[in-house]
Amino acid sequence: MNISDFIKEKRKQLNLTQPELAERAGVGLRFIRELEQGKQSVRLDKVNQVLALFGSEIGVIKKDSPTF
Amino acid sequence: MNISDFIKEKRKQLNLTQPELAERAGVGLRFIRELEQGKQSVRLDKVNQVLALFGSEIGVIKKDSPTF
DNA sequence: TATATTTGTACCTTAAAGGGTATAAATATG
DNA sequence: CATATTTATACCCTTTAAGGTACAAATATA
Repeated sequence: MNISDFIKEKRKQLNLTQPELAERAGVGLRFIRELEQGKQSVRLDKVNQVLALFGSEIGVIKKDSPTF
Repeated sequence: MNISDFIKEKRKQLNLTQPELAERAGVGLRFIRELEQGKQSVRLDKVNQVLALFGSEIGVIKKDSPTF
C-alpha cells in the first residue's frame, strides 16, 4: 500500500470529499488531488499534515515492508 | 528515531561524509545537510533517493510506532 | 438515462526548495 | 595545541511545489 492509496482509502472511510479533507488538513485542494494521484515530489510536512488526521505519519521502513 | 537521525546514523555506519552521500544519492550537498538537521519541508522523492542507499524507504506508520 | 456530485486537468502566480559556491564553525587527528 | 577534515551557515540563482480558480471528465444518484 502506497501513501497515495492509503490516504485515498482513509478519506473514503471517513466519508470525506477531497475539498473537505483539504480543509481539515489545512492544505490546498490541489495538493490532496496530486497526492492521491501518486505525485512523488511532494513536501514531507504537507503529507504529514494530512496523515495526522488519520493518526499516522511518515516514517522510515525497510524496503518491501508492509506500511501501516 | 526520526528520519534525520536515521540518515545521519546510517551515513556514519558507512563512513561517508555528507558530500560523499550527496554524490552517491544524486542529490545536492545542501539537501543532505538540511535533511540531517531536521528540515521538515523536504521533498519526499529526494528523501527516498537517499534512503534507497540504505535499503529503506518512506512509508506510512502509526503515530509513535518505532520506525525502521 | 438525466442530473448532481465528486474528481481530475489546465493556467497563472507566489513562495520556497534545491543546487552551487564560498566561508565560518565545529570536530577529529597528529 | 596546531592542523586537517568535516559540518554548518550565508549568499545568489533557477526550478518547481503549492495554492487559487475555472472547466472537463468521471462517478454516483435520482
